Amino acid sequence: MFEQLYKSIHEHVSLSDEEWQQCKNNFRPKRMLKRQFLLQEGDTCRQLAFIEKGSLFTYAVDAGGNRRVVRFAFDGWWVADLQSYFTGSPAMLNIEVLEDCELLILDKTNHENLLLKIPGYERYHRIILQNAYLALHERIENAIGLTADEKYERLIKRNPEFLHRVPQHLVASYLGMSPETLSRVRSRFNRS
Amino acid sequence: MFEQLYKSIHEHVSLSDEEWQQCKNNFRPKRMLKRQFLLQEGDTCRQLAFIEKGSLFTYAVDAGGNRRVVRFAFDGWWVADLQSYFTGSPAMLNIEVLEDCELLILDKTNHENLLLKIPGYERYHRIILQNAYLALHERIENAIGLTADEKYERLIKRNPEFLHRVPQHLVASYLGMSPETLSRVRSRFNRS
DNA sequence: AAAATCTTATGATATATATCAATGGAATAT
DNA sequence: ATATTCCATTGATATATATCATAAGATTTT
Repeated sequence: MFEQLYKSIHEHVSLSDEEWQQCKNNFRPKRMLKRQFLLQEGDTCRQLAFIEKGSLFTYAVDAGGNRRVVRFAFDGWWVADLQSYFTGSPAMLNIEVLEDCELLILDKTNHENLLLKIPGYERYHRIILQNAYLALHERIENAIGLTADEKYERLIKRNPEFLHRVPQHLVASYLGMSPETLSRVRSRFNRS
Repeated sequence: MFEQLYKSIHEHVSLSDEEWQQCKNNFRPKRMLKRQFLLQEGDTCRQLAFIEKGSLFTYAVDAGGNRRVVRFAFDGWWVADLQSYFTGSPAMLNIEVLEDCELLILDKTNHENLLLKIPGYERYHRIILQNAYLALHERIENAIGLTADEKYERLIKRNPEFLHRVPQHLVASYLGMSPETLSRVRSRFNRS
């Protein structure tokens, strides 16, 4: 149940057994099924979720009523609407389960306790936030000023798992192109 | 010389006079003129810079040799290539002065000392990183799946100063459109 | 002050991508 | 098992944006 979390933490820092036990106890396991919502627009995000198994996707609904996929999240990743979590304002994003999930839920107060009590945990979390920042940054660079073909090519290099685990029209939305365009890009790509 | 920094820190946290003095001492003032480089592609970013006065812009050079503007930075903002700073790998970005600057340079080791010694400084810096993350996030949402007109409209709402302080072709690059398109968007916009 | 360079604006054309439409195949619900 | 809904593919067409070209203003350099 806590394998992935243990692994994720210990890839970056070392905790003593006691610290790890203390850490663990603050998480609450939760199973969720496809199409359920971890967070809905308008609610406030008061917890972080670590994904032991499964996947989710985050999306906004634009003025025209279209879903715009903001990001995906898989096994071993954290997921939350940090905008809402940090500021306490209502979420503008929805987080929906893509593949049945086993999550570890960490409430905000528990998280803040851990930050104070376990220096290693705090370091771990700072690194996670740094990485999230860097990933977003890379995403910006891959989203602006590239053709549809280039975007696809970069996605294949960087996140090939997206194409296997996520319906194609969601990937298209994530890349900022129509599903038809992504389909054509792919057929062009596979031909050559 | 340290007015903006003092203001920035005390907008978010409180430091005692002593802490503030200690903090200050780790920064080294530096003047830079338009077109000088704070960081060049290939170098490693080993410092953070706080902008007391002036502005800079960060850009990457793509395969076709075109500048792609990644971000701007103005008075009261921090600037660095965090990718390079965090990972220690060579920068893929250039940071160039746009308007003559007064900077406060903070070396990585000094920064890390301050994080350890002054809890308020650490909190301040965590908030800054959170805000940087949120700003990037917003940028993604404004970059993907919007028309040129919509991108412009959002920029006006959110960062009108860009249009007054930055040459238009750099703003165009930042928005991921050609300079001609931005010019046309603007003329359409001003007409109506 | 004049020359040179850079920046913006605007028109004409080309191109990439979106949209609309139809089909067959998958997944899901009955 | 059948019906229903959803999804990916492919073609035809429309549209937004890029590119090319030119000229008028700005800025910077000499």
